[in-house]
Amino acid sequence: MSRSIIKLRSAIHPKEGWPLKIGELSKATGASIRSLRYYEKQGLIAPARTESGYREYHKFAVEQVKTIRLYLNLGLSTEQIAGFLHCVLMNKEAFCNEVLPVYQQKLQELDEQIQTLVRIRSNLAERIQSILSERTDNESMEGTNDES
Amino acid sequence: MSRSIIKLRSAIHPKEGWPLKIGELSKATGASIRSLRYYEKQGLIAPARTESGYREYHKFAVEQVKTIRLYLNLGLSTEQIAGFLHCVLMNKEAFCNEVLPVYQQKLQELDEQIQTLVRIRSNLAERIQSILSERTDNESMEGTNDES
DNA sequence: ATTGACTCTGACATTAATGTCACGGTCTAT
DNA sequence: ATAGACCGTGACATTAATGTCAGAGTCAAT
Repeated sequence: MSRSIIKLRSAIHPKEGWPLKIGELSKATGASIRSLRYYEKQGLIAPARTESGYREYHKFAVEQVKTIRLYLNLGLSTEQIAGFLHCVLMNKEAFCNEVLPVYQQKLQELDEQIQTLVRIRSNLAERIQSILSERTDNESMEGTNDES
Repeated sequence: MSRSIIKLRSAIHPKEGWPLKIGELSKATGASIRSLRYYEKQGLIAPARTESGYREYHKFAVEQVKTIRLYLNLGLSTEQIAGFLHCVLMNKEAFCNEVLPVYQQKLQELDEQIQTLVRIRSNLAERIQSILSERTDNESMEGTNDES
């Protein structure tokens, strides 16, 4: 019973308890440990630390990380996410005025990228067609030489 | 008249003459000097060298570089281009069997990329609509409070 | 106390074409 | 021969999130 303080912490968070260590949060969210540390460096999450330096994540951090990943999957940068994450974690997204401009800018970027890719795709498809038709021309010419 | 050999070369290529130096080829093709050197390192072009080490580009190099840039603009990598450039410079594209597989693979990649972007775009547009409609809901609710 | 699982930080790598800089050699007109 | 424009090579930077490794510290169970 010499480590009473530690026992007390264990008693409060019986098993698989809170706060989470980084590996536990990683499993809970699907984000790699490396990514969690990166999000922290980008200012997206700020875990507490134990005396020995281990990160301590509170319960809310799971939702927080999932939210971050949702926005990353929309193609937003960590910098953009940092601009409104604080707000959207506390309110409905629609009440955060910083969100809509970012969304609309991203939408425009996406439209431009799509347009570019579609244009390239057209060029490429046209060239493929051109090659295929030139080849069939040749095959049919060969066919006329040997008509049996 | 001590530099007779040099005078001779000048006589053969009177002014702005061949072979081109790298800066001249750059202007003739629109590719930066940096890029021309890069294409060389990637094995796409192999200029001769003067005794002093300057690159010498023959007339054909202009077409060659323009061809390289055409393929780059289709999204192909220098490595892919290297796989068929030699052939397409000497034949019609349709006769180079290495071209079509590369084109078709690139087409598939483009389709996947476009699909991804379009999917993200849909998510984003949906979220924007959601925000806008929530806001109009609120505005109309405010409107009902003040009905004069 | 020792071992194994976990964590910490910091660093380097990834991709591909291009920009840019530094330092030094070459050419040409004066 | 000297200045100015040109060329040579080599190196570092760019972008953004993530992987991976090394070296060291922490924790828990035996």
